[in-house]
Amino acid sequence: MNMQFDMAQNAALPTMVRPCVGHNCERCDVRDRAICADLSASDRDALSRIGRRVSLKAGQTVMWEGDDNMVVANVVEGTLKLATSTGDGREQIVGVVYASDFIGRPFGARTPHSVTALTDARLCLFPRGAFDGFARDHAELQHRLLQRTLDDLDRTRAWMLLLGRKTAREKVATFLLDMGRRLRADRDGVIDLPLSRQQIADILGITIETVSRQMTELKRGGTIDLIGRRGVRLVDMAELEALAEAG
Amino acid sequence: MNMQFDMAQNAALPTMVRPCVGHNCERCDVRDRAICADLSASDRDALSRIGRRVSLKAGQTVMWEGDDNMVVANVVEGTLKLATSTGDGREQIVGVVYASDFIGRPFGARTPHSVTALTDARLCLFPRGAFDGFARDHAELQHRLLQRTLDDLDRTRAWMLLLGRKTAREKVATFLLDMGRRLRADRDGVIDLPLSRQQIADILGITIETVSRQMTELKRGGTIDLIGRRGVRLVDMAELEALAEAG
DNA sequence: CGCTTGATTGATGCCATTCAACATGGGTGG
DNA sequence: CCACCCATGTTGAATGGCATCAATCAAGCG
Repeated sequence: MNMQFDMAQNAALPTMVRPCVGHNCERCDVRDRAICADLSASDRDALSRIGRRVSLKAGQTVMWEGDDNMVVANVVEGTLKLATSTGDGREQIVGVVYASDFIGRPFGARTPHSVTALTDARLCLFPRGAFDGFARDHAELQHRLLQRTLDDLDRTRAWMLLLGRKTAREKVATFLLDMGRRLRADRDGVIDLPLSRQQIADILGITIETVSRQMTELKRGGTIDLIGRRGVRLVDMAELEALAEAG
Repeated sequence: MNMQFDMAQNAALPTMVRPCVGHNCERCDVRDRAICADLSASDRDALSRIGRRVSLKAGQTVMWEGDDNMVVANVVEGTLKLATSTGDGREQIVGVVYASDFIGRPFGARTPHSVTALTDARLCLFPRGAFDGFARDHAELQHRLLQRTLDDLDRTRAWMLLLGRKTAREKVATFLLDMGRRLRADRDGVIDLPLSRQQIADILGITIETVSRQMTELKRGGTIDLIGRRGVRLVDMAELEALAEAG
């Protein structure tokens, strides 16, 4: 087993991240979908003043497993992974977050997983204490946070079925279907995967070689088509759905 | 793969459960730990009037995966499992809940997993709509629910590491350690497992035979001792902890 | 062009599943 | 109380899926 691809930049946050200038909530891309969506304009401004905007390079880690839990954040742009690992270094990705998602652990002392940028990303970062205080005074925010956490829990539990019971074939098919739903194909029906083979392997709990083998077998069977490193065309969706349930 | 041990009683809830009589929140065992703990006496009474107390026999299923989400509940007594399954019948346990835990999906349309009693159990059951309405008006309740859901999410994500990356040996060792923490041993240091081999296998995502084999090997190595079907003595905790991390 | 990085393919071995037989032990009725 | 039974657990042998190790291929890039 192995982890890879992100052991690179791991300096402390405040010095690494680049604060963005001239932020304005009114023009924020995720304004309608993030947890702050239901706040009044004045409350949103107050929250905004608590936090700050930061940029991340792909590969940078923002929070560490087991660290004191100092910050929480909204994802404004980009994709990040949440991961835990065993003492001897095996890593398991426990979640992937996208623009408008919320990361970090409010009302808790420790961060139970690391957070690493898969692509370049922008965050709206809040110190934990200040955020917790603000949240306690704003029921709408807590309600939104609760909804989001409940959804996360549902998704995470659904993923456990995949990790615990599905075969490598089923895992890869499920992953491809998920990507097909989440990402838009171009006019040729080709999807550009935002993840490397290694990252896919980590998410599915298998090795990079197995991912590769399953992909080429799906191609051989005419179920999918592979275009370069990151391109996939889902040719036979029905077949793919069948394989996702019972390989 | 297989599921078993609970395909028995599966009639609809209202007719199966036995309402308990003479309930009184003041004398409730889980009053201080359940989500209602922070409510005022009058608010708790109001919530209590929304719900009703029911008893369950071991093996009974209260909620069904994919069903319309009609009820939520507090666990007053007993142990229950949450499970999802693939189209072809393979089941994965996605959570185990104990007294004072909350079950069901507030603010959502569908129940994403089934809920089945592992032991005889008592619940404090609320209709979904009424509970949601009450929760919206009581920020303390929502805060408590948020805390609990965040904790659940952390625990679930930690479990993903086990399912995705750990070997059978590590899984069984981790399970035994968990039980050692959760349950009290008698004066001989013997723990009485509340789960059958089949249930353990389902939780760990392995087969019953593998559980059995790993257990006997741990016994052969002197790490644990097996007493009858359900009894275990954790002899060498340090060794067990080492095996849990890297088999 | 060599060098690097990511992906594919092949060979081999191990671990967990599968299928099957056997043991145990709690419960029931004679 | 014993014989019997059925559910549960254990053990054995064979299969197969996935990991591991390692070589090869394909793209970028200085």
